[in-house]
Amino acid sequence: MIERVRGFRDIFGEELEKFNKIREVSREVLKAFNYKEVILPVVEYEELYKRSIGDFTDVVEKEMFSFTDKGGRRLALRPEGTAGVVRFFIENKLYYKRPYSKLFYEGPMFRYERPQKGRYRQFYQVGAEFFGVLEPISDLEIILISEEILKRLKVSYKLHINSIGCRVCRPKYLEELKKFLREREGFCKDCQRRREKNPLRVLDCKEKSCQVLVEDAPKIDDYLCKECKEHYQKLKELLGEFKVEFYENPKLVRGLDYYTKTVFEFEVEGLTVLAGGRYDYLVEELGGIPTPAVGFALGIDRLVPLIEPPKREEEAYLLVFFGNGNYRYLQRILNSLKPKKFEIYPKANLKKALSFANKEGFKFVVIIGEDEVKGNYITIKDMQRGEQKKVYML
RNA sequence: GAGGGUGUAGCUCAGCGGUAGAGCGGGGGACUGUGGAUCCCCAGGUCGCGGGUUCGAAUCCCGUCGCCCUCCCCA
Repeated sequence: MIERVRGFRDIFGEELEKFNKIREVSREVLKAFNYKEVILPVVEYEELYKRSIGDFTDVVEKEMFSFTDKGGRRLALRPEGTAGVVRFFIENKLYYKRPYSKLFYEGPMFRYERPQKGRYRQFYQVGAEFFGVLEPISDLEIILISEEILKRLKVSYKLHINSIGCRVCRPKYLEELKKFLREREGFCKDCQRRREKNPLRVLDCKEKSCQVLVEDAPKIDDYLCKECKEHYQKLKELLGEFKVEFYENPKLVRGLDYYTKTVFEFEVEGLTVLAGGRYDYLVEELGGIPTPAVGFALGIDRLVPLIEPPKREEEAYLLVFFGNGNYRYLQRILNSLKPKKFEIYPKANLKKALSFANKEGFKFVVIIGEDEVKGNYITIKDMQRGEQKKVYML
């Protein structure tokens, strides 16, 4: 038997209903904030991701679905959405067309990593990007949208925010932090590796011993430049104004290199379900004219287990026909039922039909037997009440 | 990439060296046009896959693959 490929999955039934509910709610909210949808390719040049996400991030280094096509091009399945949107933004020179642009997308992303809870090799995201505005009001909008989506889905989350600085202050901080880490001994195996490559990660290592070592490490707050500090301060004020509850988390780090200043995560039961931040240099770095931006992405797959399935839609009718071959009569019934949701039971067996209707949750069973045909009526049985009545045809 | 768990009927699982089991579901019937209750009957699964040990393996050993969980990292 040929089975599913590792890390890939089929989505069906109630799971799919929840999946679609998340998509619908997300686009409802995004459209309300006047974001325009864009559908982008799943494949891009590998280079796009290397340059945006960062050559030495885990996502690029070991999780990319990259390959060479028959024309010798180095391509990759998109591991995330922002890079593609930015490529689109630049390729279409949207920065010349309007003062700012608000875009959203949804679809599958691919990462070659070990499958785990809430983690698949093909997973689905909805994301939004707000280009062209440097002011914290844009961060606020992105966070408000995120919050609105999660609220409508009725999940209870915790919002963590942080500022990781800009091209001016971040490098300075990282240097200091690395210096600090180099001078200590006794880190765990992971942290010894992280020290140089990903020093911020050392700060939230789970090992007790590392936590102790890191207690008086330099804090990003003390290194933020004036502009970053003001931006962060202003954002927090705005969040306060808008009654957005948040937790400042100086250890919050993102794994993608393009982030600057604000980063945030909505966390539910220990899993991040939605995350994002600013990326003020990415457009420029990928060849566009300098354009600040901020965005988020939510993981549909991670939200699915956390929400209630949508309520059953309209009531469905199950038709049972044993009218002695008088299909003309059946057809008349069908015409009058057209706007309703119905299904014809494929056997002329009332008992089985009722049992089936019961199991499948049909609200009504329409009985069309010989008596009905003869008397020019149909019998409609209400499966919940157990009552039935005759309805005469005109 | 590392560690742990697991893989037996559609589903949930029991069996743990001697001829494959239960519950649920599914199909049929008791009840020829009335369900959700009850009772009866049936289904027939390469025991993940490949090797090995053994007179004999679902049961032991090795390998392999999938799934789940943790770490790494991330939505």
